Amino acid sequence: MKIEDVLKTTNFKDEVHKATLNVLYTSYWLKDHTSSALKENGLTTEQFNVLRILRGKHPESMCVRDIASRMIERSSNVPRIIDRLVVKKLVKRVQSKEDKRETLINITEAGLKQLEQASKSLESINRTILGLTNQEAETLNMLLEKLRKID
Amino acid sequence: MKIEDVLKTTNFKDEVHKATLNVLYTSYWLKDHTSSALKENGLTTEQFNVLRILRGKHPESMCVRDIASRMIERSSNVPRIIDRLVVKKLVKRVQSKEDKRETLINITEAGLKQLEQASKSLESINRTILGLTNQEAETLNMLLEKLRKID
DNA sequence: TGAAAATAAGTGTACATACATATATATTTG
DNA sequence: CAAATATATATGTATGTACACTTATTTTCA
Repeated sequence: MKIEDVLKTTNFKDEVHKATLNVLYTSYWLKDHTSSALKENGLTTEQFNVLRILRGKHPESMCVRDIASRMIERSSNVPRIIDRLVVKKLVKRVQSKEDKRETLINITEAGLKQLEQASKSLESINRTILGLTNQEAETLNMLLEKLRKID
Repeated sequence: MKIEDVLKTTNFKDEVHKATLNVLYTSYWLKDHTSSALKENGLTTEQFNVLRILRGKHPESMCVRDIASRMIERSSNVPRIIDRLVVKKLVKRVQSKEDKRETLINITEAGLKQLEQASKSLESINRTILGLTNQEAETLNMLLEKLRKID
């Protein structure tokens, strides 16, 4: 569906303006489908992201700042997302001995298991909803990085 | 900046997976810069979006459902965004006479004025931060719409 | 070395989203 | 026409974001 039809307007300043709205809508669209798939696994997209980041270092632990620096949304409030993962026993949180200001977070076995299932749901839905070839995706990546002139 | 550097990882399943993360990050990046510009004008991005939609019909009013159907994030809670705009006297809310279930929203003169200033801030920042030509933006629009295979 | 600055994490509050539910009104239909 | 259904909006609650501030700890350097 064209963005004109999604937003019910043709009132764009130019193609660049249209592209910015298209990026915002596509992001919303992705999150919407993603969260539907993850909900079946009892996770929100942000909880999933934190678990995915932790798996990348497992069995090592990560401090909150390290997790935050790998989040897509940089100002995510990682301590509060971790709060909810701790309640569900998907991660463990302990004070660091080397630097007592830090808390070290570890994904648990239960966390790994739930993440595994969630990842499968996600891959499955992505195969269904995404319509790009790898080569088109390459061009898209290049254009998005060009869009972000200053970073 | 490449998405690999932003997320401090090269652990992508394929280019399509990388592209989805790139879309999510670019959307965050756009919102981040946009909200900085709008903050100077005392508006949030969603409040700005609602005002922009209302200006499109001004001097006609719009009902809540019509506004919602033009929002980028479809499940935005429009009544509550309107609450805040009413408090700031940027919009007026009256019950419809034809259909008493509807509330009709009108942008006020103050709203138009504030929107005008905010739009200028936004155009200015966009000229600074966006690095695409119109032709590149056209390709980007095409690829984003191809990414969204089912809509 | 001891005071000042920097750093890591957590907390309080306003705004927004996601979703279920409530309320009022309008439309449909038996 | 009255009851059932549909529609438009609003509200309650959990989650998340943005940002300012607090607390605990570590590092810096006069």
